[in-house]
Amino acid sequence: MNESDSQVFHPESFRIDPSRPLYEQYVEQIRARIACRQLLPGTRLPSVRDFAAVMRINPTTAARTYQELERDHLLETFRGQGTYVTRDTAQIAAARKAIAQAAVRELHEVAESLGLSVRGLLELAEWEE
Amino acid sequence: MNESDSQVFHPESFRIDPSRPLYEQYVEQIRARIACRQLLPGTRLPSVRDFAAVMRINPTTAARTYQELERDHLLETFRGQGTYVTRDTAQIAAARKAIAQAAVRELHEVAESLGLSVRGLLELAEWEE
Amino acid sequence: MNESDSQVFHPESFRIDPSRPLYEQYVEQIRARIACRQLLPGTRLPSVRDFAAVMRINPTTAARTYQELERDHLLETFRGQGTYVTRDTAQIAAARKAIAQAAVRELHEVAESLGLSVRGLLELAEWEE
Amino acid sequence: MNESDSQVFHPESFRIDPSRPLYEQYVEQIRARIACRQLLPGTRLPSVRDFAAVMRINPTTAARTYQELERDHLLETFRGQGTYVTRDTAQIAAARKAIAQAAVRELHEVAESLGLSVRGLLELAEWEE
DNA sequence: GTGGTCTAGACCACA
DNA sequence: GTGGTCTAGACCACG
Repeated sequence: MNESDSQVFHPESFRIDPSRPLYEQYVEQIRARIACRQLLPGTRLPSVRDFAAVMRINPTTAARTYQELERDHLLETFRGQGTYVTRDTAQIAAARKAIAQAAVRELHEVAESLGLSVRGLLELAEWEE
Repeated sequence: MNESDSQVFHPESFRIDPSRPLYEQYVEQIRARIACRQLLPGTRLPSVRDFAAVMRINPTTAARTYQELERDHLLETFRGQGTYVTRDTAQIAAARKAIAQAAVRELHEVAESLGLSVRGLLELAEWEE
Repeated sequence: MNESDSQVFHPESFRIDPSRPLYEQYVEQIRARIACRQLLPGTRLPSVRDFAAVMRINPTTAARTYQELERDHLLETFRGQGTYVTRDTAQIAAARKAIAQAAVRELHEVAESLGLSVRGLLELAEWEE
Repeated sequence: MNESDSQVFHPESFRIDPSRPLYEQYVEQIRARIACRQLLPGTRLPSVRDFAAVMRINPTTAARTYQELERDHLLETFRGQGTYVTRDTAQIAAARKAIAQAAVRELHEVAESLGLSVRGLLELAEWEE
């Protein structure tokens, strides 16, 4: 683990709810960092073992996290060389949009279940930007 | 189970994902029906046993569903008589607002994780009412 | 049911929590009224049937209420004549004291479970007369 | 179950009334132990299965006990790892105060029902610290 | 009849 | 290993 790696992930920078699956939360938060360009294409991630050590989680949990993100084509692993954020910016843009759409679809479903429009829901929640 | 009861809940009207906790989904959907006034204050719900039979779930699971909603003060239980939608409309209004706020807070967190405002997120998702 | 009877019990004057046994709550509240001299010795109570009708409860619930209070010697029933508050003021005084002692014992047990004295408990609760 | 776990809970140290809900009594008594600092923040509780075995109750009942306390934010559950006393001491202090206030409120209501002040009730019960 | 609780035992996802 | 959920079926108190 070199210095630049250790700068990539700090344990305090992840907000973890112990009652939800850990791997799920790490996936979500790493995905968001890639989508918001906080983690740039080509960035090298810490090894699974280092990630687990830094986060103080089980290595299998760390491995599962990376696997999920690979399946999403947001991470690329080159055997023996390490894991990197994909250089395929189209994939990243697609992920970004998918996250947004999933969030909005969810909001829309909640609104519908209350018999409201999305705008109506925002008003009821007294939301203001 | 009388006719009016059987009109309250149709098994087809619940959308259940078998991979998520059943009681949780029934709670959410009954809560939404109360919050959107589809289930009016004072309405009698089917008995735990009837609900279980209609939904083809275990009575224990049905009971747990009702208990969760009673804890939320959306249902009232009259010993030996049955379970009813609360007549306390303030509780219902509070639940309605809480559902909306939870949804909006969730949206806001996703937006934040992408480095966007809520408005920006809606735009990215190409949402239009 | 004559006029003076109907003045004895008003449904609104009882605070009932539907999730607790009804008979238990009526027993407690009638016992307290006798103990605090709101219901005087010799007062005639409504018949079981009238009590049930006024309170809109099941007659068996009303009967059980009266039975419990008879067992405590706070009510006396003369068959065919009705039910009366006992004229034995010693019984009433004893009940009064028993209620107080039970309440204080309960408080003491809670205090003990928190590792506090009763005085300490009152302070923690920020109680002031 | 290691030795330190088995020291946490002894079956004889719980006073259980079989005529009341078991889970309720375990909840009350564990809550009190947390509130009085007998169970310290971060302490690991026995596993649900061990707790059930030691107390000779069904694992379901044991699980329900832990879940109630988790809902109260007095326990935290780490998936696949176990259940721990919350490290959030504010929650513990709040629970401690809530227990005290509930007890005092109860006392106050009894006093009121007898037409007495709390001080008057304590005198009637001949309570002395 | 109602809901509430408990037991027994199974299966699952997670770490 | 952990806790979470579900099923099946029993018993109880209450109204």
